[in-house]
Amino acid sequence: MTLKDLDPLLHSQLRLGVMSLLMSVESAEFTFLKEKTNSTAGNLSVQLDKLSEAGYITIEKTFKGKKPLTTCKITKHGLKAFEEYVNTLKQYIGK
Amino acid sequence: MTLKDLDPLLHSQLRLGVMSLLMSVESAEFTFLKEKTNSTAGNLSVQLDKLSEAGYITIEKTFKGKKPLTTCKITKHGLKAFEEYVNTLKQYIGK
DNA sequence: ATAAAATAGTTTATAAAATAAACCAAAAAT
DNA sequence: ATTTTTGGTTTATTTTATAAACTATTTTAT
Repeated sequence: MTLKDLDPLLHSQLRLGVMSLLMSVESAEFTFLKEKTNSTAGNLSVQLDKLSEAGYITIEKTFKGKKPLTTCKITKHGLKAFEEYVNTLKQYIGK
Repeated sequence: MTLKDLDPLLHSQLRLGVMSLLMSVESAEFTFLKEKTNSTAGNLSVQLDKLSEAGYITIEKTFKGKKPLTTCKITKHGLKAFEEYVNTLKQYIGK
């Protein structure tokens, strides 16, 4: 039996971290994700766009008072992909 | 609490696959690893070198009859790294 | 009131990684 | 005897991740 491919979109520390965080909250702000994942704003911005492009998350840009506010949510499709990724991973790390 | 970093050497599908396979066998031949991981020889060759460089595996080059034979084994250091990687990963995938 | 610094990001450039393509030597098959 | 296959390595290309530079607004300090 040959090893199954891991979803390359999820097999990235930062994107996986973001998805992991979004799994357990209703929604999360850019700054929250930045802190929790310990990433730079630039890198996070790029990776969020990729997740959004894939339809794994939605990104909403509004304002908190007068400051820009970016809010992210996992989509149903993203949730499914995450779960499948975890399943596949079990093949690699053993249960 | 902030997410811990994943060992970048192991957070690669092919290298993780190799390590995963080496976890459960005494040793493995190049061709075996190539088949199981569904990789090209070139890519596998490069990634094996990296694992070897890091001291995660040993590579022994001999001959089977008259054909070259490359045999890989996980090291104690590699085993520890793999286990730590799996542990860290749990932070990301829950459980 | 004004300059400096902080917030909340985006865009672009650079470095690193993964993958593919080209190559090599020997052996086996036609 | 030449073509194909096996078992790889090396080099080139593409992709990805990361860092650096930039923008716009806002807050703080002078």
